[in-house]
Amino acid sequence: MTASTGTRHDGDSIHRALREDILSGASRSGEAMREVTLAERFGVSRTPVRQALGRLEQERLLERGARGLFVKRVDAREVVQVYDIRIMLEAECASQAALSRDSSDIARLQGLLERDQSLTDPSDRERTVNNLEFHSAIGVAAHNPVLTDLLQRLSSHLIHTPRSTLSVGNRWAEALQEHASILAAISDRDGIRASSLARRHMERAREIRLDLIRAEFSQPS
Amino acid sequence: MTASTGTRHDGDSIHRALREDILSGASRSGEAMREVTLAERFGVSRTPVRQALGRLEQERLLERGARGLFVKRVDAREVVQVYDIRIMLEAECASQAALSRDSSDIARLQGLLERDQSLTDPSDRERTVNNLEFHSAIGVAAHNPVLTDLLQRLSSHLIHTPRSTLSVGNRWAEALQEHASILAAISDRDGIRASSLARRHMERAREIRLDLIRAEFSQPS
DNA sequence: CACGCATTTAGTGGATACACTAAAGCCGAT
DNA sequence: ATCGGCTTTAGTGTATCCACTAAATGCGTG
Repeated sequence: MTASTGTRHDGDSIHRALREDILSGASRSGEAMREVTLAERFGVSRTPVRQALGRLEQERLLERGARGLFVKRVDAREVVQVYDIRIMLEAECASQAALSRDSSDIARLQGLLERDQSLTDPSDRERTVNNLEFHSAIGVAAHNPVLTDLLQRLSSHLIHTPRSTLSVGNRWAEALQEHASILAAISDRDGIRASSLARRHMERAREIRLDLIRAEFSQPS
Repeated sequence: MTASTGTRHDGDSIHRALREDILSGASRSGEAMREVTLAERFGVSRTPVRQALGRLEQERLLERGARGLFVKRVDAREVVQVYDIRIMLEAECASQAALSRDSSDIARLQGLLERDQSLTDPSDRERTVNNLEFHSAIGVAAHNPVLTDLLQRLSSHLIHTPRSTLSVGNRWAEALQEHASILAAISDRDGIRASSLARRHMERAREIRLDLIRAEFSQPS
């Protein structure tokens, strides 16, 4: 459960907080999001909560059920659909990043990568957040707000699945290697290579995600 | 100006109405969207208007300026970015439609196409709407809500440019031909062909759009 | 005449009160 | 015990009021 007391909350911060709750799994799939309950929890009126919920609904993190809004349930089919699109867009994004990057973009990516490499046994949450940050930084390097925006949206579609793919076996180390090679390609301004590396990186993530889903179905919670 | 009196308006209908205003060009680029003004126009309080404006902001049809929300100004760079992504996604969408379509999808597309072919000298608005409907029907045929949703969002990013590309020269007739061939490929379950036809269709649209933009810059309003 | 400062004001953000709707509980009849 | 209809109630949708902020405006001064 995310903090409630101590900080003053406005619509925007509530949006972020709830988003964080959903993505981190603190709010379980299918759970109801009631305006009054949340308003009490954040110590505000229903108005800003409503604004936040509206946004989350448009981001497809919530769905409207019989009685108000609920945390969206993910189904395997949709997860695959999201990954398929993400594969295309991440590849395109990496390509554009290779062509449009400036030196500060490279520095930022380098910094993130080194930080990740220096972590010893990071938590699942940490891995997820850092991974998101790296991909987001590639988005920045592409200097294409439209594409970046779309990817951001798609990423959050997935993350509220039970566990990230980055805690499976040695996937985290593997992913960092892949990040390193993508970064190298971007740094070399080699759009083709960046694109195909990014594509393979995401395809790999999709495979692992599918394994996770299959495992979840045979051994339900 | 879209209707104000006569019909009762709730948040949702206001959202649609304003959206329509923006996409049709009734609300000019850069124009202010004031809560009180709109509330008066629709004969409701500020509350539902605020909800509608919030949604439109998230759809990137409005942007937050110094003094509230304004109809977003399109810049050439962004238009190209949107088209580039649309090209990819429409191609993928056509491909998936070819693989996933059922007979009712084909019937629907056929119906829309024949309707469009039977029109004599349709208005610019009519062309835009009908074109959107056809593309949207391809989305339905793909049976991929994630992809369809994304495309829907992207389409509306563009349409509030001054004029559609479908009123340039004989582009409308040309577009219908292209629609016909895409439909044929989808009907044949030929994903590869559908994809490349859709890609070319959108690339053509992008070229024309670029011409329009260049023309607009040399002869501003 | 231009510049800086105080004042006004246009406009949004949040709180609260009221209206409406439909699901859930309840009770009696068969 | 079960079904039909009534009542309750949980929950959202809208209206209105107050609070706050920052752009515009006007006024005095150099």
